[in-house]
Amino acid sequence: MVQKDCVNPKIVCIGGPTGVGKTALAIQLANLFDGEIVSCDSIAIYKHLNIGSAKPTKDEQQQAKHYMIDIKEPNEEFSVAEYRNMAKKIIDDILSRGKLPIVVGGTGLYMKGLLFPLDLGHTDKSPEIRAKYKEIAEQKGGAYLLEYLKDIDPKSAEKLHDKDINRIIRAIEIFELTGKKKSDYQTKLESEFDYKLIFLNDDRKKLYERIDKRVLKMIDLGLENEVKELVENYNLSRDNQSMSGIGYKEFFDYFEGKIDKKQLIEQIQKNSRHYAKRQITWFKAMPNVCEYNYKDKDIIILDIKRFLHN
RNA sequence: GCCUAGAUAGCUCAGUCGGUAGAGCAGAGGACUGAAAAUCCUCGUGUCGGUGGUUCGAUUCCGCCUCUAGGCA
Repeated sequence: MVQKDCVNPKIVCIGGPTGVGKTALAIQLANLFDGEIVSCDSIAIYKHLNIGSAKPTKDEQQQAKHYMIDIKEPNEEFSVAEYRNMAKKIIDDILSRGKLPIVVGGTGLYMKGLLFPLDLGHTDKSPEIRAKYKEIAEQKGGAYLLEYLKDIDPKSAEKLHDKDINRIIRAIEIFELTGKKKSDYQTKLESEFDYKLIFLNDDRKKLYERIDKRVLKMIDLGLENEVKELVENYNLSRDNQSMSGIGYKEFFDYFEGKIDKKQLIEQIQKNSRHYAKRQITWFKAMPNVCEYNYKDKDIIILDIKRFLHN
């Protein structure tokens, strides 16, 4: 670990809850340190999901080079592994040109997957397997599925709750596709990068107020129209991965007349707040994080200087 | 002014045939490796509106008061 630190390429990462100001900081840092920005956001990868994903605007994207934005059609699927593979290549390229990669975004899993490779032969998903076991779960319950997993992979089963259907199914899926247990795969917490991970945070109450306001602003900017056009042009439903995003999925109930506009807005605000909380939990737990208040830009810049010259 | 129904956790409410109370939401903490803006776990003491009475004991029954909603004048 110690002997590797001086060899690994240096990158800067910025994570934190939605609405805390990651984008603005990233652009500032890119200009200061001759950097290029690699987005780490599971929704901003989709084309035409602009307002609801709080994607950097065209203007912002011109102030610094951005990657991993608008790389998928709204009806396509995506995964951590795909993110890792693509982002890794881009980072290598940025480094080869002597510039600083700045990875920015709120999708904690993607960032962890990038920093700590899951390279042990994990397998792609299988829609058939997922559909099959989802049905079993619906009919016989999650406890039954978990029992089944216990037989083939007791170690993984032990860690899971019987209601965590998605993870139970994934563990079964790995076994069926590879013949190996999920618990046999281990995640190395050794990064191939010498990274500086900035966790941007703010006082919870202020953050929530800002999030609520930002949702209102998205509505003003025409979010409803954005979603309507997406649904029409790509024939999307709530089952599409892109439509699982906050600020999108809530519209289906609204379009179907189940909730009114006020309820719609409250739902989006509530889900955004919950999400922010989960993000905070995630980044807090990342190895070697440095937490900063979003206002402390001077300190952040100083620390990055120190990190780069080290 | 009269009648009726309420007043219990930040909010909406349940409940105690009289032994000081519990759900949902909000909120907090956590997990997480090919769906992750997904999925999931844990966490509930509050003068039970005020006051007097009955009682060993009242948030629960009775009286009065205050407030709120609806109805009648």
